[in-house]
Amino acid sequence: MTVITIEQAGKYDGQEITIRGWLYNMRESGKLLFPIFRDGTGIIQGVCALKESPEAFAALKGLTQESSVIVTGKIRAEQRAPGGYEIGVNKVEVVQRVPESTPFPIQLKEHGVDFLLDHRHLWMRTPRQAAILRIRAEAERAAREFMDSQGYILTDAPIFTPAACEGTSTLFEVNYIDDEKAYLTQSGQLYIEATAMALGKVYTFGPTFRAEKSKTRRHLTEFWMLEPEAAYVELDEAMGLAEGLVSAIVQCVLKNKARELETLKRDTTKLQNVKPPFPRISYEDAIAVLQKHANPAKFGDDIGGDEETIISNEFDRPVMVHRYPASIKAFYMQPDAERPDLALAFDMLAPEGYGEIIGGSQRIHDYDLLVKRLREHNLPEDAFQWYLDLRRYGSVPHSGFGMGLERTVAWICGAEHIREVIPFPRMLYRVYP
RNA sequence: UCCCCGGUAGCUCAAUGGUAGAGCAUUCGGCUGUUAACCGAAGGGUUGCUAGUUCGAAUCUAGCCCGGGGAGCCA
Repeated sequence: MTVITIEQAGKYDGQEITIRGWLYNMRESGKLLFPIFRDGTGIIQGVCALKESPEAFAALKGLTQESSVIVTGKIRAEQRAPGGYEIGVNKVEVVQRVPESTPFPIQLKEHGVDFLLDHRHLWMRTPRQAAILRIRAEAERAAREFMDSQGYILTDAPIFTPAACEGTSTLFEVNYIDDEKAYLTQSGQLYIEATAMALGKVYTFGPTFRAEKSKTRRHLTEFWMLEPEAAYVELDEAMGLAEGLVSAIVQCVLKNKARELETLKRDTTKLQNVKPPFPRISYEDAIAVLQKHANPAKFGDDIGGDEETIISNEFDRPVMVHRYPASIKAFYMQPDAERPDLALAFDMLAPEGYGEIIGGSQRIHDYDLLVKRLREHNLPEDAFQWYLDLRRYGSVPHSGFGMGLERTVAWICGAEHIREVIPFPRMLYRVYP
């Protein structure tokens, strides 16, 4: 018997096949049953009549939600079935029956956030959550494919780090061997600056950790970040890479995950536009835009969530804001030669209010300036000796950025909260399950 | 750390000072084209915790606990 996945059902019209999955729901109508099966690739309606398949009917009758089943039957096009195809069930093997005493907790009705997060391991079985996770996988695949195609070499950065990249207040501290302290990485950037000097163009893609006491729809304490770094690349070129990367991800998801976007009821017309070039505006122009909208922002202010939305609403695709005041940016950012009070930094703001998905900059390559900045920020020079070595031995201008995977995927999916787009979200006050 | 909102049946919610209720889920019965199917019946409650006001508290007050949204900060 041919075993197929539900997403392939349309290719087997008229044929007898087997599906291995779970009972998602069942509608009963006397001597006729309409079980809905899911197998992780989609859902399909079954039909089972007592008169035609008494054994299969008996096996299905009263079967509980999420019981695991192997079903065999003929696929047929059917207007009345959700998805356009249904399976005429004539054989059912119940692999495990969910006991009536402990019914599956996730219903087809609405649930509260707390309940869903406590049951994340089961919540992810629903069509919407499964679609999101499949889109996330496609985004990761497309991102790697794009970086590889541009000649970037994947160099994985460490998770344990000896010191902070940007201050210690938001670090997770862990006991290393023999009571030594270590920290979970906030960013692989400093390390890939080293690998960039070794290999030219590199990137890292992995989990990062921030103990920020942030409770918003845009924050996780553990999230994935793709960070490219390239020698001899300056700010404008880094921005070009960023728009290419985001465009490639969006276009791949549109092309390869159309069914999942449909499941999410995502309005894809706004994603179609996401192609280079993206608009680029300076920080000072961004402040002017805000003031035009009667926002009290002035030079020197950081751009908050509401401000990001005002700016991104001016455009039909992501916008890049560049050359921020150096005073509000990180110690390692290269000052603009013509305006030393500005840092050669940029952020990419996603449309539709999703905010910052990329932050990047050109890095300081001058040894003396970097030492000066370390001291100004009261950072421990000893811990940064290896980093300063990169400026002692053949230092060159170089740039990079970090793209937050969950924020990017949340935007593409139109998700309300980034906790939906990672299999097991880690948030302030929540590490279960 | 700060501001705002919430906590009642397994789940989602109603009851605003006077007998704790509905839908879904579960159990039992009915139904041959259902679309979160529908119809009938049953079981299911220490109203987050503690104290106070009151003849009487899910409801008012205080403290605490838990959760959600946001600010700051960031991707």
